[in-house]
Amino acid sequence: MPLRQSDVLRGAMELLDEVGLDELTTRRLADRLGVRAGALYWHYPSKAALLDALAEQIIGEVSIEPAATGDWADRLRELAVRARESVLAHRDGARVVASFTAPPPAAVRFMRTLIDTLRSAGASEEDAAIGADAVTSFVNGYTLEEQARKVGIVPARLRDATFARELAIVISGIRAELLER
Amino acid sequence: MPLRQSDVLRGAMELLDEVGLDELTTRRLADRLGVRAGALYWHYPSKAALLDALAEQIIGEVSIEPAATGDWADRLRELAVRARESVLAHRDGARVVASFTAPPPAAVRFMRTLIDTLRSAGASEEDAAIGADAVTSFVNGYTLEEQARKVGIVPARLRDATFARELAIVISGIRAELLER
DNA sequence: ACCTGAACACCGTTCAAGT
DNA sequence: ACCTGAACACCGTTCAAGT
Repeated sequence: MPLRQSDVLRGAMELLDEVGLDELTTRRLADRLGVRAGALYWHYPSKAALLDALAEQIIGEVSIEPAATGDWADRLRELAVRARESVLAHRDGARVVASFTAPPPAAVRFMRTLIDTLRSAGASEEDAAIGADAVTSFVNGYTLEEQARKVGIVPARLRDATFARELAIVISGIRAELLER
Repeated sequence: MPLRQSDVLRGAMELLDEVGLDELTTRRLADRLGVRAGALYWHYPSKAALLDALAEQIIGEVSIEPAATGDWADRLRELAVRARESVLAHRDGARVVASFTAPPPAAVRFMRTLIDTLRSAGASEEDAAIGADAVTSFVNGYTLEEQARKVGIVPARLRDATFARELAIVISGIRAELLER
């Protein structure tokens, strides 16, 4: 029975987790799916489009449900923690997410949730966008560095604790710069 | 007269600026230098090593002299602004810097300068390391996103202003979380 | 609708041999 | 010391042709 696009995407994600982004080639993916490399181009127009789909999938795994609870700072922290977890759940996840060209729907939705959280705390739409962008820039930068260099060297618990402390800095700064003035 | 390693590095940087990271191949670089691709391997053991050298060069362009002036917050802000400028000065600079494996000397020196700045404000070595890491994670995440998607779409002045506002958030957070407790 | 077979225009890297 | 020539083992992508 023929491949569906979802089969190609799932195979690509499994291959990514097994061998990493640099070894994720169309030919190896085709082998794993039991087809020739050219067949993939019936399902996706290019390898870049397939990588975009992987990024969308990874960001889509950020659980927005159940909704984070507590005050705005608790909810923002919880969303950032979940974003990092989703990215770390896949080998080279941060690089894949950083490589998409147009922001996929899941990224837009996640950003919207961050912005809404800050709006509920009283921030203007513009300020909320600034705060949300600061959080995502930090999370992306941290996880990228983390996956590139620290995984396997620095123990996970220490990396978690360091992330928590640095995230607290960003949230504290949002409070001071965007909400108390 | 034969190539020196510095010629290869300079040629690679020029080619990077002209065509970007994805088109920076050993064969194109060799063409530009008037040699065959294999000749590059006498100067660098691998393309990855050459990219590491490019990253080192880009980070090395962060001007630590003249020393930033003002209080610790002014100096931290100035260093972050310079880091972003050095990365933005090269096409795909953020991706090149994000791709190195072992932190090159210039990265270590820059991080040390950030840490010293926070130590001078009274932070412990551990707290200063946390604050410095938060700043670099944010700057890297911001510039990576910026170069990947915003350059050419969002005007430079707006990107500068947004960076400044988000950086102010991080610095304000460092003040609250690391220095006033 | 979905895939094969085969090609095209590339890659990074190695290494004996040249000068 | 520095480079060529030539190869090896790959890439992503296209497309006529098959079923």
